[in-house]
Amino acid sequence: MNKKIELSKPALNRKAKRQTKLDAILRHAAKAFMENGYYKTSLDDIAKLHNVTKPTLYYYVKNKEDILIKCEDVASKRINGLLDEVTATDENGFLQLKKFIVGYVEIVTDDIIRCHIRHRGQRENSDAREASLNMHRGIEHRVREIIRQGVKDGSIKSCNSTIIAILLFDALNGISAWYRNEGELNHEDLVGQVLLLVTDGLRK
Amino acid sequence: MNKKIELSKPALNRKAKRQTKLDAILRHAAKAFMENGYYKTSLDDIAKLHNVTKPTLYYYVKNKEDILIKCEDVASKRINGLLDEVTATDENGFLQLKKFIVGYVEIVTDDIIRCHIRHRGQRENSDAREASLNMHRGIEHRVREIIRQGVKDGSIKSCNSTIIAILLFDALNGISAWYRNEGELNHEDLVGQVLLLVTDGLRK
DNA sequence: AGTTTAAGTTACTCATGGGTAACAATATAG
DNA sequence: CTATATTGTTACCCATGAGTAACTTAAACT
Repeated sequence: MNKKIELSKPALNRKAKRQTKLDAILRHAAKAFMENGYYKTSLDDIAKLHNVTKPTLYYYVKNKEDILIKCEDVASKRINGLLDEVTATDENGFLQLKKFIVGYVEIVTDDIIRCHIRHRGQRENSDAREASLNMHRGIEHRVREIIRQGVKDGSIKSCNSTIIAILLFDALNGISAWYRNEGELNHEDLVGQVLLLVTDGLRK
Repeated sequence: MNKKIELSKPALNRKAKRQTKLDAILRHAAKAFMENGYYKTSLDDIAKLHNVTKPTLYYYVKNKEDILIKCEDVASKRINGLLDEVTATDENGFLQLKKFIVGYVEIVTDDIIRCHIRHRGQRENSDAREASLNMHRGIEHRVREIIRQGVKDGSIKSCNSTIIAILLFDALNGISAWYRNEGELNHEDLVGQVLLLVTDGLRK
């Protein structure tokens, strides 16, 4: 028994270490992609950020595009996780949508998510492109459903939920392109203005 | 006199023809860039679309990036032209903003404009990048001013005009990525939903 | 007419960068 | 303490694609 523990410990450590390194590579890559764009960032650049050489990357990642796919995976899980949280409550549609917006603005400052938002739709492999599209449609569909439910329960104005969901995502995703957490504009003000626009509109 | 006219006519024809061809190249390039992205579109591809060979393009365009710059030029003129129109009236800020939104959604379906929106910020040359940023700031500033004026004259809710202008552009520019004029969703419905969201918000 | 300018072609150069093969070092297992 | 899987390296290959040089054809002006 004692032996078993001693034997399994390093093995777990190994897997964990590997995962940690993969995560770090993803973070480094995502940051570089956001700063310079996918095509202007070479695998050598990414390797350098990680203090390894290019071939080492291929031990963690299938190829360059695979980095984007793995980022998408992370993004998909976080966004769907948020949607799980939001839709778990029995609040009305409007309040659920509001919660989603607040959570999404939080999520959208993460480099991996930003990278995914910016580079989704750039998949070269057609299967990967299809998968990416599907996962995106899935998320959009869930938000659309929240809106639809809100219209039904009377908390949201009657509207074309499809278009509204897309417009909402356009605005929120746009944030990922310019917003920096470190900057002078704080998070609460940003969320406040987004909610002002989305819930009550601009007309006085 | 008769002679003079005969002499100047072909010269004008030449310049006009040249301009026409440049426009066509820009359109072809912009369309290809939108379909496949800037880096996945080679100059050979663009040349082929125009039934010429690659070196011929260099007769009309300085280099690949110059295509983006020329697209930006077209875009800048059209958007600023719209803003000129909109701000020429003495209507209140809200109505001016509404007019701008309607006009912008119209503009945003043009391939050259779409290309510019998608690829702005990808300039490799640092001077070009700076110029691009400045022109974009200029436009954003003008919209911000409209909003500010609206707040002043009481037609728009009190808000952070900087953030709101950015969010508005995020949503509108997002449209350029997915909206096709030919599709089942007609222009009026789209504009209607945008205005619903922006002017009155979703909360019932 | 003949000369010049515009417009276009073929055939290259050359840097970049994704991806791989073969080899080296290090940690884990027995 | 050796055998083996895990990580990593150096040194390459090779496709792609931007940009250019030198040459040809077509149009336009005097």
